[in-house]
Amino acid sequence: MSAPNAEPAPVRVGRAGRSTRRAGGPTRPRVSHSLEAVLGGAVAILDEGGEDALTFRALAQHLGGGVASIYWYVANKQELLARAADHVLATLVAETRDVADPDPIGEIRALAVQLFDVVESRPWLAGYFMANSGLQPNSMRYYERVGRPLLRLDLTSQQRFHAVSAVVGFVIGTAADIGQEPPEELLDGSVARDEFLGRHADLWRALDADEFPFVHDIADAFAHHDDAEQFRAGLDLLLAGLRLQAMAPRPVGPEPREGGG
Amino acid sequence: MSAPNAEPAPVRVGRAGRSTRRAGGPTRPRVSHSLEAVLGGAVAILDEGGEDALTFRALAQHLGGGVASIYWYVANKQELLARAADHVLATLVAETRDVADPDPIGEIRALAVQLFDVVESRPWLAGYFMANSGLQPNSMRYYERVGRPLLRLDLTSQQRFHAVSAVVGFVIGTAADIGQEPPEELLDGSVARDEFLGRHADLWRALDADEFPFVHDIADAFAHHDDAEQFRAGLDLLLAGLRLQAMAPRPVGPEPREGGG
DNA sequence: ATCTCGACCGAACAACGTTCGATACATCGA
DNA sequence: TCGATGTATCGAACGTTGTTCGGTCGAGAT
Repeated sequence: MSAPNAEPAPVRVGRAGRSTRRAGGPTRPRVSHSLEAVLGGAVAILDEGGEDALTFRALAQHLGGGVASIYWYVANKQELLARAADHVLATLVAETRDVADPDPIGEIRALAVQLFDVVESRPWLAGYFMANSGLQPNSMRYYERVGRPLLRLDLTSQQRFHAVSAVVGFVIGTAADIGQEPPEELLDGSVARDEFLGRHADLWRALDADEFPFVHDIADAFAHHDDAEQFRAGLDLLLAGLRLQAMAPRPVGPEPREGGG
Repeated sequence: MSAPNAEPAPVRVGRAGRSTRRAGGPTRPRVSHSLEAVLGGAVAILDEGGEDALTFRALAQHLGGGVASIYWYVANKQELLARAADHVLATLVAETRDVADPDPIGEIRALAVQLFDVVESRPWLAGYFMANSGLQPNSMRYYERVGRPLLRLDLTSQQRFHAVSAVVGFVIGTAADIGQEPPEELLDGSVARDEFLGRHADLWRALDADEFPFVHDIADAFAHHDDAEQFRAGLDLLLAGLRLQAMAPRPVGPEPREGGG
């Protein structure tokens, strides 16, 4: 009720850094923020220390101000995260402006790989991408960007809807799975990635061979796998299926749920 | 240090309910727990009220005991969630015992749909499935279950590894996207699902037609979409791609990363 | 009866998200 | 120049959360 509405948060830029410190008081000099600064700070903290590191107190300290001030720009932590996620998506959308390919599916592939790269380097994104509030215009823009090449293919609207949802779902799911908080031993550099994977694979190989034939079969592949390559392999399966669908003749007769508006 | 190791947590069953209440004291009678009871209670609370509802105090009250007792069975909340997730996976693995199909890809499809159904009814699962600690034996069993049909196909180990990772990643990603906390108006029943989707679609249609041609194109499909159908459509694209790969001749010459042993 | 040790509990702690009332500052009309 | 106004910032507090600590209960062994 008394909290600022979801609406307001006027975007103002560049005013940060005006210090006007009071001459006599022991009180901390006032600081000026901006939505840009708040979101940028949030992203910086998320990138540095992951999801747990982002607290209002940490963000306030990062900005050099007080905790309560943040609530002027953001109604609660959920909105902070949603807006921060959309904030980094803005740069992704900007970068995808150049992407073009005579082959529509090739274009989608490029867009998906770009999204994967972003989410892989920022695992916290996965959880808040598509937090379907109205606070994420760039998420929608990306959705549009991926869907547009599909308009060039002979598909029904429903097939297009399913295709985009599948591609984005696949990217997010795989990236979330892959980008899970790596156990500290990896971050310390105390254990190399190869060794970590190798040890994990050894655990798999130690399982009963009759009960886990498949796990045994892929232990080697897992031990030497590359995340991005793994992602692209799955993506190509999905896109191969999509291409097949686009080449197949459309179903005959009136289609369910098509051409209404 | 003083917390119980990740190892111990001996599984004991059925002792709950022994009350032995002290005659004179105003103190609460002692209660006996078990790992089973703790995880079952956690799952019940998660199902009822979602991820936020699961607190140590709520769980303690549900069990009729004290807060600190839970830490005898579980080192921290992360482990509680990981074990709870694996706990429900146990029933999934049990149910998949019957699944069989002469067509390997048909079998995988059935398994994927089953997983989707579970995650859709328990959205909290998505985040903690594959929290690759060693605490989730059933997660691994499911992985094995999905991968086994692939042994019947003419693929490299790497291709099998990629395929399973793609299928599971797709299921989790789509389920997580779909099963996002529905806005309260839906839970209240105050707004029907159709109306909710319709209003959302109207927002899409209100966007600029030149800037968002694709969003306009799929607005109708979105307004009438069914989550499970949407999922299955994407899954079938992925599996079609996989079938194509299985039919294609294997690459010639020594394969990278294969058969090293 | 006593000892032992696995299992349980109450009470406390620090950290977190959030709120409240006070207050500084820029702007503007007089 | 002055005061009024509304925007933006802040310190301090509140309730809740995960987690820890020291103590205690009680079944089975001695």
